[in-house]
Amino acid sequence: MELNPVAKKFVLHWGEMGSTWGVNRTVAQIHALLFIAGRPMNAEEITETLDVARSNVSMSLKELANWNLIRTAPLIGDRRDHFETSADVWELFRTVVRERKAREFDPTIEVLRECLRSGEIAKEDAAAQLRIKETLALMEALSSWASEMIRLEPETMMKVIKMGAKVQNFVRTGSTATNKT
Amino acid sequence: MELNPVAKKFVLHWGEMGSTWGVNRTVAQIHALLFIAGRPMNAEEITETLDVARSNVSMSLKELANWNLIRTAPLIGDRRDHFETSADVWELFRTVVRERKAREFDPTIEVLRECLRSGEIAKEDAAAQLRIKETLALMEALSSWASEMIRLEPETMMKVIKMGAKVQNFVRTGSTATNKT
DNA sequence: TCAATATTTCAGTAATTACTGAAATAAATT
DNA sequence: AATTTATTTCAGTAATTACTGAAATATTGA
Repeated sequence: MELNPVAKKFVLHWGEMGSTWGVNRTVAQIHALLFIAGRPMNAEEITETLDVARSNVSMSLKELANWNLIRTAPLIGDRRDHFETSADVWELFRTVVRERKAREFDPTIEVLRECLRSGEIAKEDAAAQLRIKETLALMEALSSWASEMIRLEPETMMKVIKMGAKVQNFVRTGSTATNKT
Repeated sequence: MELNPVAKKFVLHWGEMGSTWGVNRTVAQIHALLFIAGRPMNAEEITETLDVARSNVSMSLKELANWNLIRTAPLIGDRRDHFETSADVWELFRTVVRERKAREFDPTIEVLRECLRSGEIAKEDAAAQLRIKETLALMEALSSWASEMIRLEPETMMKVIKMGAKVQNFVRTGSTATNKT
């Protein structure tokens, strides 16, 4: 597949960002390619378009499958596997949030709970224990919040986001004072 | 500084998570250490506690400074630099969001704008252009939203988070139907 | 069941990133 | 100004991660 200049720019940039997003270049490039192509592609075609080793594509597709970012799309009259990603950027966003939460939050929440369960720290350093407690509380709150938010319909979620900090007008502050901006 | 078992567990775990969070082990460990210690520490002390090279600590402290996660705290009667991080987990959270937005979002928003500005893709693939447009719209919305949210007082932000998906009850849906779940 | 085609695995290599130790620089104290 | 103490820089090395190419495995169709 011959990429036009803009598609090429998009794919290459996505690939470079991959490392800051926690996936390698090829993985990010393939995802960008499938997104921009907007149709199922087979591994061979991906290999040629991105000019990387066939085996690299195979491994990267597996990684994208682990992220739930691609699915196979069998084509009639073609026995090769074809891969596609969602064209819906909201669905992709939800998936990434779900997966990053699982990788970046959940394991830490588990460990923080263990830290507090043991209670060993209690006598030695109450202040440190309190900070761990607060860290856990924040992470748990963000975690459940994220889980709830990604269940919303895209339209609703967009409205919530667009509303931004104004939502604070609807929370009970417990005081009569309004919050600073 | 001798770490108690829980503190050690906390620091080591933070270090391991570092790679999934986009910083290396030493950087993450130092930050965890300063957080759990709850007091300014000098580089020598950090070096001994974590058992890494002094130069590594120097570089890692610089990296933490780039992230705005530490500040120097001069102590009277001690001319060595001392470093501390905020004990307020909300402030830390805000900082991380701000910095990750700058690293993981802003550069991409810029490139997507360029992709659309050029207009080259328009004739060739209108559907692809639309997907880029939607990606940009989503990223811009999330970006401004994050900027607004991190300006809230911790108390307010916690309330907004605790409220979770219920906020959708306050957005104008444009239809009379209520959203699922 | 045998060829042709498609896909995966994995050992070896390349590239990148993290870390060390020594030397250079800087700052304070005598 | 010389010495001691503190800090940074950076070349070299170690460790990790990404990628390739070849071989092995699987799948389909003749």
